[in-house]
Amino acid sequence: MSSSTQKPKRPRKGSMQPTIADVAREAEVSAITVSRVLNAPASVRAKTRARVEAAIDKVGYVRNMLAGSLASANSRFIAVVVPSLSNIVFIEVIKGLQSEFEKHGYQILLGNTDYDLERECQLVRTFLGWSSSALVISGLRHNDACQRILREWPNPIAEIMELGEAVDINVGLDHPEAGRCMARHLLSCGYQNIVYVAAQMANDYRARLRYEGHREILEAAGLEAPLIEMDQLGQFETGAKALDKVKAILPEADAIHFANDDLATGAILHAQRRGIRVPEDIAIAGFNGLPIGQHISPNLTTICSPRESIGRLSARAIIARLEGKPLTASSHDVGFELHVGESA
Amino acid sequence: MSSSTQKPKRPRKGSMQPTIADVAREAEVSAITVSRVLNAPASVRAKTRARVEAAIDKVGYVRNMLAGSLASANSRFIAVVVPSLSNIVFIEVIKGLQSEFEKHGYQILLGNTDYDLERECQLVRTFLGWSSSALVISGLRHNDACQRILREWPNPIAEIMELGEAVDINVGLDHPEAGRCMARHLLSCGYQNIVYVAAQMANDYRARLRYEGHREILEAAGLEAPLIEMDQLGQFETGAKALDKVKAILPEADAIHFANDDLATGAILHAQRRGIRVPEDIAIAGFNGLPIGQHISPNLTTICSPRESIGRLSARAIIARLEGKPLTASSHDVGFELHVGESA
DNA sequence: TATCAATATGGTAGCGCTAACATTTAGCGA
DNA sequence: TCGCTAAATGTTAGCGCTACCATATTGATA
Repeated sequence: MSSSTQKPKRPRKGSMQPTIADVAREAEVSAITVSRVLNAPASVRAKTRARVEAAIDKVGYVRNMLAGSLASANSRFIAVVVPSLSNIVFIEVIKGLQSEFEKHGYQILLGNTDYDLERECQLVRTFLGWSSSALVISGLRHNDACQRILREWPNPIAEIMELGEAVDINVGLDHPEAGRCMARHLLSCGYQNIVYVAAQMANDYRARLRYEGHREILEAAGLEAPLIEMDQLGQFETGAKALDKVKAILPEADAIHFANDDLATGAILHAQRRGIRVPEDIAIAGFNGLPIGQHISPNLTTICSPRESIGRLSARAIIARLEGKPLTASSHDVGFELHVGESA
Repeated sequence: MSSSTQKPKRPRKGSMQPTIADVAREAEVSAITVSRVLNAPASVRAKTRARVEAAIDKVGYVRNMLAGSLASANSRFIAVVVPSLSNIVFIEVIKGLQSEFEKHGYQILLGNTDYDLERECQLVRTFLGWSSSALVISGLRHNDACQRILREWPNPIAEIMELGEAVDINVGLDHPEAGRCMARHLLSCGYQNIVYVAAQMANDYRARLRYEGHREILEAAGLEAPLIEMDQLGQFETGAKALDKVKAILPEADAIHFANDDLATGAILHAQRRGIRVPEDIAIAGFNGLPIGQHISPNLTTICSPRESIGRLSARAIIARLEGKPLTASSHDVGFELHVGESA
């Protein structure tokens, strides 16, 4: 409603929002002082700061994050790349990340690869284009192009879910060991014909890592380690089908080690309907420790993975790095816990 | 590796990535032409475009989205504000949004209010600061400050989940009608003492809307409509507790209308353990149509809400608007479907 | 009062890109 | 060939903010 007789040669749209300059004029300070009130309040005298804050309210200033990020080459964006949003495991990891990053004023950029490494690479590129401050990515396996980008990128990177040789920070659990742990438990219960059942292992290669641990133990005990892979998604329905399949093609099986709780839960509920007794006729074990597994009868023997912790720990490690804290361990084993239920 | 004898008076860090100018030099065109190759390839002659694309590859250019967004005052960010990430319903809505927006090159900014309207308002502010292209927000109830911001904001806004008086686009379902629908069904089955059980209705006010529809029908039939509110989260455990509570304080109840499937499933599984027959001793109904409800015995009578559709439709409406398509209806009733299972 | 360091504030240029306008080139009929 | 229009490309000046350096102010000390 003012400043008119100027002759702006090349007028542009802009966002039509009040800017830092409007605030500065109102508070009778310079723009940079306003900027400092926003970014480093301690460096401005209390009286000045109060004046600026009043001006901010008065003009209804909304900070333009894009401009700030561009100028400082730092966006406070955290790129998060997961393979699926359909899997509760990743959702819980995201929740953990979210709750930590949010406290520190970082904004998550969420990307979903649908288990496609090409898409993963492309997402990483895009996120670098947003000048992300850090990257959280699922797994240690990426395609070459992606691996190269990761290695050259200077900011913190957390590769999560599994342990191994990471580019930078690594937070996860030891999947082969989890597989071994459950296999040992099943053996200790006296089961001799244990089948491992997974769904779409090409995608969920961590399920394969667990299988490998499982097989190791069985073979050490002189047993076979049959594997059945379902090609549907790892859901209740698939678990039910898998139970039927095991009964049909491996009738001597006395235990099923499922790659996850969804499958295992589906199998137990299906067993109920079909009148198959668990664990008397067949024992069932899962992986993840989802709540539902503890509400069915018999309740599920499973391994609890600390999913939210993975998110939280990754976030903390990244934040520490971004704030220049002394570099702590870059590898975090979040562990897991065997939960012995009634089903095995 | 060139341009040195210039005297850059005020050198800055920058991102040290190749810029559009580097590409332009390599391709022997001007910067704006490179920009056009990126944003409107059709407006550049094929031969020139090829040269530019080769140059992009050669110098390893990564587009700086921040700079572009700032200059064009348009970020291709879609702000998405939900009250919780712990509720699968919102996750599925997000999936729907994601899958549509991604196709069109929009990036979602996810915000989680934890059912706090102050936080909601603050998130909306922050997201405006990112020059978001559009906003998707759960529910129609916001605090005054937020409401004001929404009304004044020029870009598309979708208020989702429920139907009613929205600022702009509205996609959702008629919760009171869903409540009525289930109440009618329960009456038609001959139940006479129907309790409605919800968890934390202060947060989940859509559960209250359904209750109101439910009560309307019962009262029209000359029946009471008792309400039990649990103060824990709406999960399996709470459903189990609720069943006990109903048995204790309303022993004459012959049916429970739960506010969601999690509660209802918890109750059915608990009934199994306690030897309470469903629906003979007590009928149970839920809301949402989650998969788990169809895998338990008896399977759950519920109302299926098209959650991913809400996301998809909202996204499509917003995209249409952003691309300047002729304005279609701004209110979309996604409907719902009564699923009659064995439990009621 | 002069001296110096520490603290607080300001001026200016530039982050990397694109809107707006200007100019050149190509295309085509008379 | 000359126009003329449409298509392709270029020039310039910001978008709104912060890094960098410079200057002013303060306060403690000699």
